[in-house]
Amino acid sequence: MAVRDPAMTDVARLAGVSHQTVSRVLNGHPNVREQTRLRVQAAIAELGYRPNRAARALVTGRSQVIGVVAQNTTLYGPASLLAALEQTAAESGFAVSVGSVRDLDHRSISAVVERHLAHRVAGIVVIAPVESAGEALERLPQDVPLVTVDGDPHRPMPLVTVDQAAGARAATQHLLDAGHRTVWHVSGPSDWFDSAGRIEGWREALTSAGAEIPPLVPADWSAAAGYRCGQMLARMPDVTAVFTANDHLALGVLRALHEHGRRVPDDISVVGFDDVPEAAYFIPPLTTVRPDFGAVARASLEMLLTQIESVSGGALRRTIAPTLVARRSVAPPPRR
Amino acid sequence: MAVRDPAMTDVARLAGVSHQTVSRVLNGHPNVREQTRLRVQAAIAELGYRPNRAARALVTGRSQVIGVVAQNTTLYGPASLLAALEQTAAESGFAVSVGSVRDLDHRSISAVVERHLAHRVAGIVVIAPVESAGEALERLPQDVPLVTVDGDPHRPMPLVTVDQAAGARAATQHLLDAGHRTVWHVSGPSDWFDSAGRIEGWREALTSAGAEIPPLVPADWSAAAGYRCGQMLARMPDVTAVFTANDHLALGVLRALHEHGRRVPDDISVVGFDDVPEAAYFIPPLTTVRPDFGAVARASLEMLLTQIESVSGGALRRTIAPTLVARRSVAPPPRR
DNA sequence: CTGTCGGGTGTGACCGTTAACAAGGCATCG
DNA sequence: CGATGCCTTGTTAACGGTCACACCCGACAG
Repeated sequence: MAVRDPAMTDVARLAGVSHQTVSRVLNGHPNVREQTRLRVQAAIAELGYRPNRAARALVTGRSQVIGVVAQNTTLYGPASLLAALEQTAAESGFAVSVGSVRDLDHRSISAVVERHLAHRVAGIVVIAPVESAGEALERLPQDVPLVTVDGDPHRPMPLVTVDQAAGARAATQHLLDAGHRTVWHVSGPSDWFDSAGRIEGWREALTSAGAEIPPLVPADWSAAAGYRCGQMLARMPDVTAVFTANDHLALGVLRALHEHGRRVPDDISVVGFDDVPEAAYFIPPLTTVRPDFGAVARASLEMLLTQIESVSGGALRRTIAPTLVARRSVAPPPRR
Repeated sequence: MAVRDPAMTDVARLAGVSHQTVSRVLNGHPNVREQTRLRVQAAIAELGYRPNRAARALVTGRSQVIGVVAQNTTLYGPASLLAALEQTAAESGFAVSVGSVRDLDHRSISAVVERHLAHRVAGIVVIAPVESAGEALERLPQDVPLVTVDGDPHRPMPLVTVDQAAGARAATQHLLDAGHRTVWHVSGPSDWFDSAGRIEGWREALTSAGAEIPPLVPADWSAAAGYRCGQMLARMPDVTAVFTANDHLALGVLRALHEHGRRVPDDISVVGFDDVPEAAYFIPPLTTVRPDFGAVARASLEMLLTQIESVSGGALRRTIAPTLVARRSVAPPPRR
């Protein structure tokens, strides 16, 4: 019952040519007579022929698929990146195969990479924001095109990254400009490069302004953690400005401050990072830093494609600058 | 320079057996002597051999890949679903290839499906929450295993869906139980089945309680729309309870109410849908309805796998019941 | 002792495509 | 007018697996 779907030879027979000619038409080869091309295309349409990518992949050695390694694609950042990556890849005729990984340790990562390699993917994008990922990548086979996103800046791998430090500097500076004497920072998990970069930028801005550097408030990426830290900060009367490592942390902080009767921005100013779509509707609307995920995706794919096309795999690097989005959660500090 | 990576025959030669025996070892075939198996495994390890899935896909006619068709995987719901799907698929040895689609119209959908078909995916999961998607799917080739998620309940296709109506009923009933005379509903986009189901459940709960049915407040899924609707609702003194079609709408509503000085839950109660991780940190913490995305993913994959294994593709259906998560955004209505 | 059975292994064809090469036709050129 | 070349097309051999089948060999029954 289940008839084998048509192959090139079927098309060839119907069009009265050889299968090779069909292949040529399909791949846009120049030297095919217009008339033949039309006959072949008609036959393709009539049979509903669909080229078998698996066969193509077998003979060429690479499939038109890009493998992505990511962790927790539920978070806004990774999810946006993934979506943008998929869009961009599709435009270049590539499919995207995701491999999520629970932990970003060596074993999990190489397992997923192995899976991608078994599929003979054309290239791999690793969204690997933590230390342990970097180690895993160094031991990988060298012959597959690979780009890391938000990875370790100190490793010699092709890397596309959001300029976390610049974003953090902008956020911190924005608060200082508003008149705050210093800025507290609620940071992301310590093993993420994103966190490290944001901490660095925050420190830099403070240092170059000659401001005192308050102790770091460590957290993870969750609103829950933000809430806990917020409760602490709310009790400290000299805190007037807080920069959180992402918007969800900010949300938690906002609520804790609210519960303690400390008004934002009148008593305390808050700045986040990520510009999640809802940030404009927090209470109050959150001033934050927006990374351009589309640009990151485009840069990654571009780097990957040049690696795929030419064998010369130089250690490139691209940095995408984020922009500050000013909203209503920042104001001058209260008068003493 | 770039040496061809090892194939089965290389392993066979090293182990002193035939390529067929290697194949048997790889596929866990029973009739292989223990000693031979070990020799083969040693050879595999020594060469760093990695089976070529493309070749396998070619000869078997199907690759161990599941294609997903989705729109806007940036939204929390789809993103969670996608992640869960990927996890579950990986456990069964399947990879997941995403095909995002900007619009869920016929052309876009079939383009993506075509792409998946060209890769000879083992099955397709369509996250197709809107009307136009359903039409597109009916004209698709019948011979590929396919499951729709949150699709049209009236179409005879294998479908896994969150019981939107039940969730909405629970939310509405929860508000009525608190003492509200009626409940307003801010709905999602009209062409989404999710919206329709939630509207239906809301109406049902109201009807069976003998409550008056206020006019529907139509919106989309964004906090921005919620804010606009909230501004309107805030001006209507007789509104005491609002059920929004998702949490982001609720966030927008919350802020609008806050700005108009209407306290939640003292003056107005609000219930959302989705239970995004941040919902517990809204001001106030949001009572909402939590769909179990993991369960949806598991059910979808299960259905898909049974279709893949046996050709008998009956029109199955699975419905996942969501649960109400009570938090602090609901209280009895203010005394007159 | 011979026939049968089944565990263990090898042989060859085949899946659908691309790459390399060959070959025919026709025009251009010396 | 034959050599040369390009344009167009066909032929054949890979690619790296799986499948169907054949084969060998020892155990065991008749």
